[in-house]
Amino acid sequence: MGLTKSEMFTEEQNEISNIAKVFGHPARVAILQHLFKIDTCICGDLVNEIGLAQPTISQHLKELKKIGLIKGNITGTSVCYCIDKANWTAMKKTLHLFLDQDLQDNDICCS
Amino acid sequence: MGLTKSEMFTEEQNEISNIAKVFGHPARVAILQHLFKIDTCICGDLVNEIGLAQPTISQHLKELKKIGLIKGNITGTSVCYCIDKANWTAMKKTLHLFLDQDLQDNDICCS
DNA sequence: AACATTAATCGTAATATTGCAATATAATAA
DNA sequence: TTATTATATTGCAATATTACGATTAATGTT
Repeated sequence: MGLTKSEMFTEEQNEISNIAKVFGHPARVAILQHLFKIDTCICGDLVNEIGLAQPTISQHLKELKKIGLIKGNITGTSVCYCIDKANWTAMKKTLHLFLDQDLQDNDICCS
Repeated sequence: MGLTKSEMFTEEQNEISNIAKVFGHPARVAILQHLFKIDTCICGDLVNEIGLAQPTISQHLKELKKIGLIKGNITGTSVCYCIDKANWTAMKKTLHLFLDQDLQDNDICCS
């Protein structure tokens, strides 16, 4: 069916997968890396930077904005985007909790 | 179209998004958390643990195995799965590089 | 006002993902 | 050999995602 019943899973599991889903497209990774690199806000040059059409970039930006990782300010006819630092830090904390679980060494069958 | 041309992006961007895509489903997050929790290898009880049908779980395990995060050993009629520690560590390194980028404070428009 | 610029939204086609019933495969037990 | 048990694979339907042309909305410029 393709229907994921979110109530089947814990809030943490849904949160992690929702974050990961946003990182699950190279264009969005590229957008975020660019926002980090230029160290300041960015307007429409993402369309030139990444080789995708303007509506596509706009759609990816919407996804990133929806989950709160970026925010945008309107300045004239263009919109400046940047990383939402507080939310980025919070997101990192959630992911680290999952990624940095202890790796015990008591393999029984997978040695 | 839905076609992502991977050659449009850097190897790093594709690697990050491929890893993230695997975490982008709560069932796979749940499987990994369970593998961590029981601290040892696991066989078929995932189907009972998570509320999905056996073929569905098997499919998710295949995704996790494909990217190398888990490995499985056949023991009798059942298969034991566990985290591939080396690959998990390598994956973490890749993600940390991306997640832990410096957050400068020179916002111009997004203050 | 008329035009230009920039970004968002709509509509739609192509593709990918998810879930499961049915079936296949493999190992063991009787 | 014939069940039995456990997992994988196949096939398919439902849904989600991605990409982009066309259009719209908002602002700025002349």
